[in-house]
Amino acid sequence: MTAIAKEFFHPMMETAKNQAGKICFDTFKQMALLSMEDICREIFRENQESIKIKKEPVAVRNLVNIFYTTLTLSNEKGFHTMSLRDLSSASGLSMGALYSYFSSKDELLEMIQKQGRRIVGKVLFDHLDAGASPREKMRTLIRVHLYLTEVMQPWFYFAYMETKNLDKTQRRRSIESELFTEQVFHDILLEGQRQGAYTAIDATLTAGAIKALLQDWYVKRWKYSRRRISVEAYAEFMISFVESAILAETPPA
Amino acid sequence: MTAIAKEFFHPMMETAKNQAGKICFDTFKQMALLSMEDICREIFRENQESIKIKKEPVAVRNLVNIFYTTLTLSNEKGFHTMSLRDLSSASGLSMGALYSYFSSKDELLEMIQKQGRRIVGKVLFDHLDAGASPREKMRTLIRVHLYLTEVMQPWFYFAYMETKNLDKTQRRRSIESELFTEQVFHDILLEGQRQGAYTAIDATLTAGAIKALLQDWYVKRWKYSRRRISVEAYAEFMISFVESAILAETPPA
DNA sequence: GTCTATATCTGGATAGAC
DNA sequence: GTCTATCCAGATATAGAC
Repeated sequence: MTAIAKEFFHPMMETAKNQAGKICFDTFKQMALLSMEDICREIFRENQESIKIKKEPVAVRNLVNIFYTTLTLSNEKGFHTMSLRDLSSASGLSMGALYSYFSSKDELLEMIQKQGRRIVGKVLFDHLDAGASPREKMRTLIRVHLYLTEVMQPWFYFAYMETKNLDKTQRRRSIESELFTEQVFHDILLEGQRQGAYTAIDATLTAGAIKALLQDWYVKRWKYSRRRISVEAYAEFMISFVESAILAETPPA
Repeated sequence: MTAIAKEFFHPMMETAKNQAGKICFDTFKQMALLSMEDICREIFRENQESIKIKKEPVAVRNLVNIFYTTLTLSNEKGFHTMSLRDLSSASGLSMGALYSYFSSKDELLEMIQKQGRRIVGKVLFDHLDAGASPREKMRTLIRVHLYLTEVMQPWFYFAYMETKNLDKTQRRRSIESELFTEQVFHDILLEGQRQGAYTAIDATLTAGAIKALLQDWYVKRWKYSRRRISVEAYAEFMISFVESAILAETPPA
């Protein structure tokens, strides 16, 4: 597992397109940098009643430490295998201190999962451009999704691998969130078919395939790192791979 | 998680093609049925020195029970979360009895992983037809891989999700095994390109994409079950999806 | 707010009766 | 071959000093 970048996207950012309307990774990254600190400040404010520490600067600093360390240790060996003693010694915080930030190990898990889902929802939503053509929408969404999962890779990997450890309610949310993303692609495919830009290929199966290819990027990150494939190279490959399957032979006027 | 079929493929089977050279799921399944009992008999004979029980019929019966229960419980909640007490009460065997079949929880994990890898290797190898065209090879391999993972879904899902819990050596084996499958597809792609059947698309990325689509079938089995998509329908979709990206416009004479 | 010390529990593993 | 009883390491969680 690679070291975890402490900076992440700002969920409220504007879209970052160049002249050709194509989002580039660096621009995307720079335009809307959201430090892990900002994410943790949000988490703090939301959970202020359950968190015992009241001073924001202190709390935020420690939350950054806690989440950062949790993601690192868990993505190495699994959340369940990581004991709170591990977390304590790796973070430098005592057991007692940890318990001022969450009331149980399960709550810690939930906090991370919840925040992850929220950011995805926001970022994807912010980049939906109702006016664009289906083909543009599809390309943008693939890029945005890949870039987002690239910068927040540890979060996504964690969410993916630890779904099983959630309780029923949280688990359902996680599944809903997954199906929602797929639905967005599904709808774009249908719209493209209505307009004659796409062939009559099965939209459900195709949306599933797109999702699978997107997930491969963050689930098998080690493989792509080892092969020195950049996220932008993968994005371009994915777009051409998908489009060759769905683009109509003769594009409409 | 669906109930686990107790019957699996025989790894030494002949290929099961119809007139058109196309492997159909039912034929594949019937031709070479390997009951879970047979797999467990193999495991028993291989581990006879470490297994304390000496009577084959007893041992095999209990091993079936143990593996079946382990896969069911683990795929629900994770191997680590499943305590041996859970396994004991769900299987009806006492703690002491369990420990006559393996010497530690980790050994149980290894036994399952190892057997899984062996069967895959055998089945894929048996279906490699050196004489066939790249296009035929690709189609056959996609179908065989999907059919195999369909019948042994719990095994594959388990292997996929529990890789993190393996020790270094076993983990490396698991990764090697994954990369090997990808390599097979990679080589077929290169061969097809040399013969002019395939376009000059990036073979490494394409092989990775094929692997991702194959894995989606058994990792997201719940999704496809819910949508009532058969393995054959998925196979045909996948083949056409992949081929549209790699087939040369004008196939060679 | 943070630490140390400790209570309490859980789960892997084993010994020895049957 | 299987079971019960038990041991003990290690984990979560808390209490109370500082």
